[in-house]
Amino acid sequence: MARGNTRQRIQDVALELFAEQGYEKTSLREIAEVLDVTKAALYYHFKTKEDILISLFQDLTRPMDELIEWGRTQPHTLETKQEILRRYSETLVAASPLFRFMQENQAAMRDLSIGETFKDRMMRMLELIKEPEAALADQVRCISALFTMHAGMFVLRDMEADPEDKRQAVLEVAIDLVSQAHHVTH
Amino acid sequence: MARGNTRQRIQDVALELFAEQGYEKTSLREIAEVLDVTKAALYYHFKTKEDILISLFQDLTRPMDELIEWGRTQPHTLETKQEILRRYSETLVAASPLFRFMQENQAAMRDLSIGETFKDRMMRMLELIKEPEAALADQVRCISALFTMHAGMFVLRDMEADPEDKRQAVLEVAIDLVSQAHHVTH
Amino acid sequence: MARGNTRQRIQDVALELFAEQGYEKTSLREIAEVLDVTKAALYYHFKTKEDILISLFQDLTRPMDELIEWGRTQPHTLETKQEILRRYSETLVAASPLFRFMQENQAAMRDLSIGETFKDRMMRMLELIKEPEAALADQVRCISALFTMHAGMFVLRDMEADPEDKRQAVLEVAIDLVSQAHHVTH
Amino acid sequence: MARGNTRQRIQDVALELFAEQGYEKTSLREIAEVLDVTKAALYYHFKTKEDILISLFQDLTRPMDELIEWGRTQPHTLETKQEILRRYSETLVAASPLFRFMQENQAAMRDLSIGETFKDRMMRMLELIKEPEAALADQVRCISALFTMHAGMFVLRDMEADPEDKRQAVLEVAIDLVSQAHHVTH
DNA sequence: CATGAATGAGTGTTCATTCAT
DNA sequence: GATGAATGAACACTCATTCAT
Repeated sequence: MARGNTRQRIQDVALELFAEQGYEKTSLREIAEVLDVTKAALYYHFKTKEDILISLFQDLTRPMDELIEWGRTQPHTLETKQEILRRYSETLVAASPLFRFMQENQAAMRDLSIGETFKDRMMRMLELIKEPEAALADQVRCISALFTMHAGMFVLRDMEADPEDKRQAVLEVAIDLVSQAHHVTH
Repeated sequence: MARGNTRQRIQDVALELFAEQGYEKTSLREIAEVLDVTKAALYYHFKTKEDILISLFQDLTRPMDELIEWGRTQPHTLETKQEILRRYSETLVAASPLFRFMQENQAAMRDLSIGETFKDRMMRMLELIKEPEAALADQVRCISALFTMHAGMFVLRDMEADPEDKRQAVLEVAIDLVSQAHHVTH
Repeated sequence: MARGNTRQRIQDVALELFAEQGYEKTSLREIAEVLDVTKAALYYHFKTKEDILISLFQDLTRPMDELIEWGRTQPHTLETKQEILRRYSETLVAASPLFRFMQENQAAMRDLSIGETFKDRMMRMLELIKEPEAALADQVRCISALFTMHAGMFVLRDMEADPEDKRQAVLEVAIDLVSQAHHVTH
Repeated sequence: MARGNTRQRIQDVALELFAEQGYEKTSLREIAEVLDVTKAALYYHFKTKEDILISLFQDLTRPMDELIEWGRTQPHTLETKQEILRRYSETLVAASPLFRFMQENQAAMRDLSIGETFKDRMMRMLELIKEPEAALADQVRCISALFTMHAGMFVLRDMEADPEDKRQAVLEVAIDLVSQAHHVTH
């Protein structure tokens, strides 16, 4: 029953609770109770509460980093941008609880050292997607595209529709926005 | 010394701190300290911590309610939708700290009774802006328009540009999105 | 509406709430709310919370004091004792909320300066009722008689019976106890 | 230093303080100070303040429950009733601080969920002791017998006499009362 | 690997009381 | 006679964290 997977189970439960209730409102006691271990056990696997969050980040943002790295090697064409969005969309599906969490806990994360980390990443994504000297409105379009993809999923959760259809719709809008921004500039 | 403005001052400080640090991480002690009164004084003016938040909401969402009411009396034309966005943009400027707060504290607010209240309002805004039987992508466009307006301001804070210019750019993108969604349907 | 009877109304409400919830658990805020005045208003009429309680005592124990005074002037016969109990029974009916309060809040009153006052009175009642050199069991009988009268009313509250019948039954038992104690001694 | 007896020590100190000062007026800080631990330590052993009280109850009312159970299996004779009172008297000696506490904190306990529990138990004791269709006065006698036993000890505390003698005197009066109630009915 | 026991700092909240008006 | 505004001290309770075993 108690295999060496405890660390993983802590991460799973923590992510679920963090996403559902927020980071601040989720106590280690609660996590421990769900896992049916003591709080002290958590401290065997993680140095602090924040450490659990950091570990979630590291596991889940790797795909995002890889995508950014890939994007950097590509030419700045519209096709590349579209492909980046497509890949990003798939990344988001896989890591959706984390992104939901980040979307909804921005304030809580501000001083968590990770905040900057994530903002940085967003900025680098933005660099890949927008033209260097884009007009203000086009910059907004690119930001909006990213935001739309982040928020899209859970805002649409109430809506009755096939999840994959929703994802495609969100992706379509994002690609549209970036395309307009690209087109206008050239 | 003790003028009748204490209640107002509490609201001001609370909003500032809530927006900056998040609701959970802002303690009443902190608010009281900034105001140089005791915690108990806060309780003379507000029944609970949540009550302070609620009062902020009520003061700041009134313009939004009035806008929704006005929208309901208008014909569902593109011009109306654009005018709604224009007015909404102005509303948001006035209440921007509150909207920043809401944007960044969604998790914290989930069970705060107000969450639903606000979600409702967003849904009603959405009804004014989207066509009843719009395609999925067009619905996303309308949602994205609202989100863009909410988030736009503080996401752009780092960017060096005239605030009014930024607002106009955000508004332009939002109007674009809604126009596309409108156009497609007809 | 607001006549000079506020002091009286405070006493009435306070007694009711003290009896119902206990002294400690009844706050001045609560009393003030029931009366629809501010807490500060209570302080116009009474120096402290304890003062309210003291005033209730003074108003309601006067009959008891008079009874004790009368008893002192009478011969120590069984008839006198029985008459004392009869009169005491009537006194108790009139002041029943206060006695219920005292019965149920002994701990709370211990250090309230009044505790002693009341214990004293009980002792003086006891002197009137028991023989000076009574056997231990007879002393217990007399104490039991007083206790029975105090507690009788509210313990019997659930029981379906005419209140006056209950009072008579309680009185009968008390008289019996004291009579036995009297008889045994002589 | 930290042996496994902390829980027990908390109960001991709590009972002593509750009995002495009342439940409401005894703070967890005070209990913790006497034990020379932090308040938080109390919360490791008990979920709430009320929980401490409940645990005291459960430990101390078990003998009473056993007595009631035993009484149920016996014939409803006068001898049985007398034996019940005798056993009850011994039970009370062992748990006297708790009973003193209950006697003096009735108001405080009213809404403590345990109030009813205890009232129930008293009622079941009463059933064992009184005749089913007893006259009102005889019912009062039985109630009075129980009350006398409860209150007897601490009311007599001031009186200079051997504790065991006092207990016997109280028991004698209680048996007398129940006997009279029994006799009258048959 | 994990627990039992505990801590120190903090939380939101309530209270009796005061006092200028 | 009474209020509005505030205080200081306390309260029950929770939290992340530690450490010997």
